Parts: sequence; C-alpha cells; structure tokens
Amino acid sequence: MRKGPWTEQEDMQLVCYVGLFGERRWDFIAKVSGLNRTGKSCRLRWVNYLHPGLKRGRMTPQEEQLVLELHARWGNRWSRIALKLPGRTDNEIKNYWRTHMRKKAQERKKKSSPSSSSSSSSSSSSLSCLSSLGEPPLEVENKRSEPSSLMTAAFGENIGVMKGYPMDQIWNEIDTSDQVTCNIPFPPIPNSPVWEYTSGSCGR
DNA sequence: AATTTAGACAACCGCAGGAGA
DNA sequence: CTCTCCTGCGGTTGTCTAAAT
Repeated sequence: MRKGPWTEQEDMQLVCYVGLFGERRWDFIAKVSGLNRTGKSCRLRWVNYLHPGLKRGRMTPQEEQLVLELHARWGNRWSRIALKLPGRTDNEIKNYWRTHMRKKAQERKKKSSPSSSSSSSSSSSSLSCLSSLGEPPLEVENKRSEPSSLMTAAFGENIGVMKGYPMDQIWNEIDTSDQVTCNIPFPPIPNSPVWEYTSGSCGR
C-alpha cells in the first residue's frame, strides 16, 4: 500500500470514483479505483482535501471565535465542532486549535503571571456567535450530509448523469463486475487544487 | 544570503462503535 | 450472541513555507 502525499493523478482518480460511488464504502473505492491506498486513506484525502464544499485558506475571525466558543462547550469534539463550521474539516479545526493553544501556552510561559484573563475569553460576554446560532439551527449544519448539493458543487451540470442512476443500482452493478472503468468527464472543480493541473476523464 | 523558527497544512495511527454475516 | 469488517474520530507526527534572526 502506498503512503505519503497524494499525487494529482491519485486525486483525480479518487474524485472520479467518489463521484461515481458516493462518499461511502471507502475500502471498496480504494480497491476498484486501482489506487494503491487504504480505504481509510482515501476517505481522509477526500474529507480533508478533495471535498468540493471545503473552504480553503485561513480561518476568519468569526470562525476562530466560533471554534473557541464551541471548544469551550464541547471540548475536543472536533467533528462536532466542524459541523458548525461549514467548509471546515475536523482536521483543520484541530490543527488550528493546536497551534492556537501552543501559542497561548507560550505566551503564558512568558508572562508566568496566572491572571490569565485570555483563557476565559472563550466564554466572555462579548461572544455572541453561539447565541446567534441558537445551538442546533445554523442552516449549513446539514449541508455536509447532503450528497446532492455536494455533487452539484463538485460536478455542476454533470450531476444529472448521477441523478437518474440510483446508488443501489450502481452497487448492484459493481458487485457483479469487479473492475469499473471510470470515464465520466467531470468538469473542473473550482477552489480545489487538483483541478488546477488536470482536466478530462480519469480512466486508467 | 544563510540559517533557524514558527505556523499551517497534510497524512498516518490506534481505537471505538456500528452493521452485517 | 459473537466475530469480522468498515468507518469515523481524536491524537500525533511529518512536511512545507514564510518570517525572523
């Protein structure tokens, strides 16, 4: 099994097969795609990097604020926190928190004076993100679990190809044929680095 | 200009829980 | 009921790059 950084070619292939089979059965996708990766690795790559709904770049102050608040409330429940931050992954948030906390720890060391009003800032009265969220609502909350919107974002008009083709049917077909040739021409996905280099089909 | 350091991001690992056989 | 496989989560480590010295 291959490890380490993914190549554009691998990304292309993965995007293609996830487009075909959906975001599930990663082990199967890993096998069928011919990628010499574990299903786990494929899933991670998709979730953290290739997912079309992902935001890239640094966190906005609002997002940072929200992370602070949610972490104060839920602790290290990164995936849960991520649900509240559309386009951000648990990994990203986790990384952000890590560097954030490291910075804080260092600052605290320097000062070594335990007044530490900053640590309590996460629950200060000036924070209103959560209250404005009203806990569950936040309209984006469920977007993640809505494959159709994801696919639309990812594949634009071509999503139509998928629509008239129920997943169950696909599964059935896959089960009967071990190998699948993926040659649906997907249009480039904006904001996804993969597409800066490649285009066209993803056959092997 | 070269080197060091810090921050950001990507990826792997181990574990736990759920589903199906 | 239990065993196995798959998936998802959280922790951790590695890599790259920009800023600082």
